[in-house]
Amino acid sequence: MPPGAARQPRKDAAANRERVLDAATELVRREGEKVPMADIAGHAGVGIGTVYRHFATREDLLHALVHRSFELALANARAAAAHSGPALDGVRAFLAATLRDRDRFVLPLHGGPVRFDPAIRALQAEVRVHLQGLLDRGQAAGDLRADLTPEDLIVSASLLSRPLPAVDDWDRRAGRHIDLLLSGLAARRP
Amino acid sequence: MPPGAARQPRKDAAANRERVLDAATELVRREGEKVPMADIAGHAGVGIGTVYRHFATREDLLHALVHRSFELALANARAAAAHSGPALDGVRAFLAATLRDRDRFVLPLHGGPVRFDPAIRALQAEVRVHLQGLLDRGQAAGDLRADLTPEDLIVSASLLSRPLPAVDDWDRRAGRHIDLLLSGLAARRP
DNA sequence: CCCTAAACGGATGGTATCGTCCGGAACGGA
DNA sequence: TCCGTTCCGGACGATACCATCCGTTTAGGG
Repeated sequence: MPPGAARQPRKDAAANRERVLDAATELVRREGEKVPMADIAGHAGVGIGTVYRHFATREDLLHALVHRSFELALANARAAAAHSGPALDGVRAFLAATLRDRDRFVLPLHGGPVRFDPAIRALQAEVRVHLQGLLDRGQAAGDLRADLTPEDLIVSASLLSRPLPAVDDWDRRAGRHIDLLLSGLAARRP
Repeated sequence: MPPGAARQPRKDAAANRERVLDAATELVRREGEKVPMADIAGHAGVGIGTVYRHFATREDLLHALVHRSFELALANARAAAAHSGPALDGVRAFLAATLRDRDRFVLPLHGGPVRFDPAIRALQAEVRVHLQGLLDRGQAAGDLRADLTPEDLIVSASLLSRPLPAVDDWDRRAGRHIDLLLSGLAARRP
């Protein structure tokens, strides 16, 4: 074997890693980021030792969840920027995609070291680039407000990814929020 | 004394109760709803026994925080409905007030028994009534989209009350979100 | 099929948090 | 001021959670 070659993980190891990530995503979203590691292990159908082998600390696990979320956001931003129709439709697609994938997003709930991680910041930056491209196109065509920034879209999308537990039927409510945001609350004057 | 008359709490007791509520509001928002009771006691400058005397369980304490939040929301909804200018300004005032008071809002983060409490649901209903009045006025005058509901405003306001830790300068970002929501993302066609 | 490296999983000691209990301090009416 | 009642605060036993460690199981190359 060539020295320094990355060793392939065994098949069961890779599968268990994914199970843990999926279980953690669900439980962290439902119970908060302090959910007991044993609960995550149980929900994933693995022993607690397996969780700690793949993620040495709780912070490592949370970091992996957030990283995964930004990868998903990046894919959505790419797709939206590649949208062929009017840029406004691309914006709508980006927000709708975030809403659709909301169960797979884990944002750091309470500012911590995770948000400053370089790998995650790099992903954020890449998302920003794609959204900027979309906005440029729409603004050049006169379809979008001239003062829109990628951050505006990131804020709106992030808000939609985090359902309000006090509100029923988040899909419908949030979908409506997208419409309102695109059109504005004011009546359309004829 | 007439039987059944409510006994006045002693002055120090009332003050400590408020201290605990204030400390809990800050820590629950910053650290999450599983923040140790001892931390809350310490931050409030009282002993842990005092916390448990005023709030027998963690759930009682969380309930009190949410109740307080809805009282505040109700005051803001009343003020917005009493706004004299165009209804759109009343809507803006309601959203801005929620943003201004965001540090005093504690919404149940992860659906639990609190959200089903009758007292809180009653407050929610009262908020809804005031917002409906505001919307009726604006819709009759043709200032507001005809399909707006109080829930739309409650969702928007609730979202604004919960800063995204990954975003800096929430005041500015959220204020911008209010503007975008009122005006829409599309360019104004002349 | 066999063997070895890799991965599994839960028992375990140690730490943190919970919620109660009671001796002492403080309020406020007389 | 004096006294009864109310309230305070932290020590304490019980419980929950953490994170490691090691005997057992399994994957997959030869």
